[in-house]
Amino acid sequence: MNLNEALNLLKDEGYKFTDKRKDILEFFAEEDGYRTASDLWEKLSVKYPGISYDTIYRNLHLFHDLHILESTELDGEKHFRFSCGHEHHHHHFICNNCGKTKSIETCPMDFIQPKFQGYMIESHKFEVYGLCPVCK
Amino acid sequence: MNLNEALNLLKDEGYKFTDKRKDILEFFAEEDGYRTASDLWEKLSVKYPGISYDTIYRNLHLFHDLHILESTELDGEKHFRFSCGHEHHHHHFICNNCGKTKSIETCPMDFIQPKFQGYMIESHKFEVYGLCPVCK
DNA sequence: TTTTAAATCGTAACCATTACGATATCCGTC
DNA sequence: GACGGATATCGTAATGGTTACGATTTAAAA
Repeated sequence: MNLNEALNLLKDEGYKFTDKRKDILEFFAEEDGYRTASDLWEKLSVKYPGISYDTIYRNLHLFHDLHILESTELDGEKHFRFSCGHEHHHHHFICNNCGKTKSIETCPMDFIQPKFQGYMIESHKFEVYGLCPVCK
Repeated sequence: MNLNEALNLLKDEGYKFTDKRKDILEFFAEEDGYRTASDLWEKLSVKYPGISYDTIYRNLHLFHDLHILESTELDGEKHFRFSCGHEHHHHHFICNNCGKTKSIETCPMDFIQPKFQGYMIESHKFEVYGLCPVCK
């Protein structure tokens, strides 16, 4: 997913195009890592003083529903990043300092499937945390 | 970890023995799966009407610090279970319905280590979610 | 039994998130 | 370009999980 794909998707789905939506998507396109609602609020507040948290969350959810953003929960706070949706299934290393990610192509489900006869597997989560080379 | 080990650990570390602490540990010993603070509050409220959430959380944190309980975050809410601490490192399948778990002995870190030269790996999370045979 | 540090209560505060009526804005249509 | 209606945003209050704290009670050592 990139900025243009996201903007086109918004348009195709019939959602209105607003400056704030463009800026939100640009934020995630530039940041390239997991960011929180308040990270986004701080960024947008410079250009739009007093922007409502309703706007922040409504759009985060919209973009998430459209698979423009993906999310994960870290320390009790939701974090969002541009979706890697069109690539094949993979997981992430996430830097505890800067939030940037590195893809992990190996999926552990490939190794444990046979052990779950009788169970219904619905989802899984595999994430590795630490410091990236820049932050180390 | 079992109930007696936990009670002894509490004593050895110099913490006071109270009925509520005993009942909290018994709750987790019986439940054998991930439970929330409010699950515990509901259970204890029967015997101790008006029990404070301060007591609930203070003891959950104490037991977590003593490695009597382990925790994970599901849907933005912390869940606790009796620790599997004395067994070797492993992960969990967690039933989305009843919270009970099944050990997964395979650790994905065994497969991906070489790919992280230059990174500092601090922790990882691998959990599988779904329905256990009973709930399916 | 006395003492005292620790545990609990009752309640308020905190933080991330959600909700909602009033207002403003986008955008298809005339 | 103006109009009209659906959608987006604002301002703010409410919610849910968690944390905090002074006052009171209790476990257990002396």
